[in-house]
This record gives sequence, C-alpha cells and structure tokens, in this order.
Amino acid sequence: MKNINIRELAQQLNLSVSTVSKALNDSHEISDETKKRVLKTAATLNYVPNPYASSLRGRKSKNIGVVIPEVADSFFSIAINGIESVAKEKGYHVLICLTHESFENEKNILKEFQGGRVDGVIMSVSRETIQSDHISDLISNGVPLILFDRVCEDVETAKITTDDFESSYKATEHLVAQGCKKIAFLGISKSLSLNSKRQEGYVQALNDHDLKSGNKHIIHCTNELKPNYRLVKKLLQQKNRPDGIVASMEKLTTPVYTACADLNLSIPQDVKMVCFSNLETASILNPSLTTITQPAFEMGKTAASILFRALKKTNLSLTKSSIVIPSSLMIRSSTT
Amino acid sequence: MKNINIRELAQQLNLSVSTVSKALNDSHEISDETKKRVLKTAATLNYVPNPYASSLRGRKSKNIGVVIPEVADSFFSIAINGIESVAKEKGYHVLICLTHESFENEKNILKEFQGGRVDGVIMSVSRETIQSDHISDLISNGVPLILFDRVCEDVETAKITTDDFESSYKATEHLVAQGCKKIAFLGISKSLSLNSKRQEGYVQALNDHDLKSGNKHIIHCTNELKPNYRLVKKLLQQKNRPDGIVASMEKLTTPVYTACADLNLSIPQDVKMVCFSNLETASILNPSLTTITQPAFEMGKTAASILFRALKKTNLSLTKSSIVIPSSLMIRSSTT
DNA sequence: CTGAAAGCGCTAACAA
DNA sequence: TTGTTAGCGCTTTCAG
Repeated sequence: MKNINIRELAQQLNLSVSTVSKALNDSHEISDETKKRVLKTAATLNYVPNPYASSLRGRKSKNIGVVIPEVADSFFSIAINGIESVAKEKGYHVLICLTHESFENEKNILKEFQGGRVDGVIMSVSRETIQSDHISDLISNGVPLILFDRVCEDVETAKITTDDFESSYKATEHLVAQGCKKIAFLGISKSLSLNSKRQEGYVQALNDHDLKSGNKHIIHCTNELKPNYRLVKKLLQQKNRPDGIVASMEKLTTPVYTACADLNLSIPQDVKMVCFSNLETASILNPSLTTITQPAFEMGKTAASILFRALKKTNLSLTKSSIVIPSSLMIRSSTT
Repeated sequence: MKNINIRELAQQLNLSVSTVSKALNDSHEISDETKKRVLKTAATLNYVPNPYASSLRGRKSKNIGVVIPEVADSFFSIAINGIESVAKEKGYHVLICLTHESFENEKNILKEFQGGRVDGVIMSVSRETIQSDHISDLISNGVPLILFDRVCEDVETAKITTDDFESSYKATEHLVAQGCKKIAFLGISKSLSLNSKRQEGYVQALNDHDLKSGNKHIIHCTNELKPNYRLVKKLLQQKNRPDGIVASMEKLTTPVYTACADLNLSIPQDVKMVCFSNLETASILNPSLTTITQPAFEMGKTAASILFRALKKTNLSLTKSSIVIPSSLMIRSSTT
C-alpha cells in the first residue's frame, strides 16, 4: 500500500494535475465545487502531499532548524516548547540539532543547512564558540537566523536574550544583603558573551558594595558532572572559601549541593547559593534553591515569531535588533 | 550570494552533471583523479547538495521522526540523546514532533509522515491514545515505525520498553518492607499499557504481601501541575490516607512534595514515596527521592539502532519483537 | 571512465 | 475555470 501521488489523484478525479494542485492549495482560480470534490477524494484516497517535492519546486522546506547545545536542560527544553508552539501554528516543522557544546558540530550543522534543509534557524551557540563566521556565512547565504540566549554580539541579526547583567547583579546583591562577604562566580565558559555579562553583573555588584573578588573566586566549569564536582569541591576547600555562590548553569546545582554535603558545609548557613535555572524541582530541593528563572518559553516563542515575520517577507533579512526579556529572581531557602 | 547547485559546479569543472554527481557519491565508475578534483572545487565553491532534491529522486529523506509527548521531561530528553547519537552516526537528522499528550496531534503528525517527510519513526504514544489504527496505517504505508516506552501492544512492530511490571513490583515491595500498610498508586492514564503494567506490578506486590488496595488508592493524574496538586492533596486528606506512594511520572514529584509540605506531612515519616523518574536532581531533593530510574539513553539508542537496521534492508518490515531493558531502583531518603 | 537524458512529485506560468 | 507544460536539483539508467 503505497502512498498515492497527485497524478493518481488527478486521474481518479478526471482532472488535470494542476487543477488538483490548485484546488488543494485553495486557489481562487478553482470553483468551490471542484475544490470540494478534490478535497473529498483526497481524503478518501488518503492523499498526503510529498513535502520535498513542493519544497524543491517552491524552494521552501517548511522546516526551521533549532540549533542548541543540549536538549536535556530545562531552559532549552522549555524554549523548544515556545518555538514549537508558533511553528506548529504556521504549519512548520522543527528540526532540532544538538551541538553537545561542540563548535565542530555547530559548524557542520550550519554548513549542512546551506543546502536548503531549513528555511530559517533559531540558535544558541555552544560553549566553545569563539567566532561566528559560520553563522554569518549562513545568513549571507540567504538563510535567516536568529540567536537566542547565548548570542554572538558581532553577528548582524536579531537576538533574543534575557537581562543577564542585571539579573546577575541583583542575585549578587541579594547574596550581599544576606551577609555574604566572599562570593564566587561559577561561569560556563569565558568565550560566551552571555557568560561575560553575567560575570560583569556579578563584579559590578561586588564593586558597588565594596567587596573585592579575588580571581580565585571566578571559575569556569566543564560540561561534565564529575569534573564540575571536583572543581566545586576544590573551591570550597580553599582556606579562603566562599560563603556565597552565583552559578551560571543549572547543571551546577547537583555538584554544588553534593560537594557541600560531602564537605559538611551547610547551605545556607555556611554557603549560600543562587543559580540561573529553570528546574521545576528548585522549590523542593534540600534546601530549596534560589534561582534566576529565565523566561524560556517566551524567549523561544519570541525568537520564532520574529523568524516567521522574516520568512514571510522574502528577502527581508533580519535587522540587527535586540530583544531583552527579563528574568526573575526567585528567593528560596538556599540564600535565606 | 546564493548556494551553488550541481549544474553550476559541473560547469566550473567542465564536467557533466552526472559525472559530478557520481564523484560526489564516491561511485566506482569515476577515476580517483576526477573524484579528487570534484571534491576540491566543491569545497572551495562551498557546494552543499540540496537534500530534498536527492530525497525526491531517491525516495529517502535522511530524516527520522521522533514522536513523543513532551520534550521537557528528563526521560524523553535523555532518550532523544540516545536516538540522536546513532542518527548522527548514520548521517540522519531527527525531526522531533511533540504530541503534548494529545491523540489528535499524534494522529495529525503520523498522517503527515505518510507524505514521505521521514524515512522511519520512533514513537512513544500520548496519554490519550486508546487505539492504534493511525500507527498501523503508517506502517502499512511502508514507513517503518518503532515504539518505545509507551507502546501499543497490538501494533505489529518492534517495541523497546523497560521492565515496568517488575520494577513497579519491586518498588512496591520496597515500600512494604519499609513498613507501609496503605500504598497508593499514581498512574498516568488508564489507557496506556505501560501504566497497566506498572499498576499490575503494584497490585501483585500488594497481593503477595497480603495488603489490599482499595480503589481509592489508585488514581490517575492529569497533565497539569495544579490539578495534580489538588488530586494528591485530596488523596492525602482522606481519613484513610496512604502511608506510601508509587508514582508513575516524574511530573508528580513536585505536587506530592508540595502537598505533603502544605499538609504538614513529613516524607518519609508520614508518607514514603517512590517515583518513576530520571531527574538528575532526585538525589538532592528534600528529602532525596527514591526513584525507579529508566535506561532512557539506552532505550533511545536501541530503538534507533533497530530502526536503522530496518532502513538498510529496504522493504524488510520490522518484526513484532520486544526488547526489555531493565530499570533500576535507586533507594534514597524518601523511603527510608 | 564520462555524458545525455529521463524523471522523482509538485507548482506556476501560460494557453485554452 | 481548467489544462499543458516546463522545470526545481538531483540520481541513475543507458550510450558512448
């Protein structure tokens, strides 16, 4: 039982292929009666158009590519829901491509996209990404691309971010207000502008409150659980150990909690922690975790809306614009 | 700067299109020298083939569809990683389609797949799915489809599951061993065979230990946080409230923990809980959560491997086979 | 070893 | 309002 094609459908109807095609696409050239007839037999014969044939002809794939570092991360998985909600509405499919934080993978994926597999791209760069030629290449090749969350400053396109500097500043200030004197910052990777902003917010807050941060208190993490655990443990074993932590990735929660437990340090008495995180379980952790919760769904949704706006007007490239959607600090027991 | 196509590439090389095509596909008909020349200019001119043209011609899309209820769920997001790891190796892309637990969505997605958008499908059915004609239709249309985790018994295809009955049995037995007398079961939905198996494992364990479960102690949840909270709260407010809970979805963790806190019930003193869950944060919850951890990555990987085996041999449909990969009970403080 | 040409399923000029 | 026809970019016979 093979899938029927438009020619066979036309034969059944005693109509030409083009008439059927137009009817199927609800063209104004076709009479209502014919449309109805076509739609009906299409349904009974179970006709489903081949998307790649239309794609080839019309040079639009009805796919958008979503390039992200990981899917097993609540920020990204929620963002996908946001993207998908608008893609579905527009009749588009979402091709999710994971870089697993590798620049090499990221380049390969974007390269492949030049072949026309997707009509547009929504992307968050990997932790290794230090330059952006691969992105600009794709864009200048005519594929609209929007950056979200982890953006590259120098790419000329629309960018959706959250207020990384401000929220990091507020979080740090909150720790100061709770009495922390030695606050550490756990970053993702030096190259990410998102990371820099958060770090700057942290440093600024320290300065504004006359606390200096020695370099020892800024560390960058890896992508693995075990090494992160060791890094955190080492940090907490210093003579001058921090009494507060601003963590830039939700993945750091488990290493910090585990390391504290293993070192007999209590959160929040000995160490207070605030984390950029969208974990639903933040509120039921032991202790419940103070988070900077990012508007993941909104960011995805906004990125997709802007992308589709660009897709509509052919050849209108995305202007270099920035949309910032604020995060919210959810104060819980890990800092109070 | 538009993407170059094979004709332009051929012109540049003073070769015919077919020669170039063969060279690109490493055909034995082409001399090594020519191949090298073609590959080189292809690289310099940044030629990337249009996948849809090859798809149309060769009737294979190099896409596999992954149909799942949610992506913001650790079991499914980890399973995606497993699927993706083998897809990538085979040069395939993964089209992730979310049903959001809606049967209607699920049907539409599979219907669309009949058009040839994907070469094969890996799927876990929605909570609403009570019959499987849409699945059988797609399969009899020549699209190989594999079910994983939430399978439909009556579909003739390969199925990858975990040992739902046994692990549920063990979890229940564990609660009994910890002294629970009134154990409740929180299911996903009555229609899922996965749910039935877990429920049967639970019931069997109760019977084997001479504990009867009144119907009041088996409840089925919704897909939303708030209603689940209310359901759980009601359950825990009964005169005959349970002292143990076997929960079938990781989503139930927050409602149970929150409801217990709000009712001043302590876990594990008043209520013990074990949950089917792949949450990384299970170990740092308050209290740490005893889980039945499913082999999510392996299940995804296995499903994909089997699918690709079927994809290789054209026209060999998947035999009705079952692979069961065991889960492991991770005992933590919520039950001890 | 290389090339010419047909055609995958569909859409959109252009004709009728 | 409907039909004819020429491709979209690629692979693959079949000839040379």
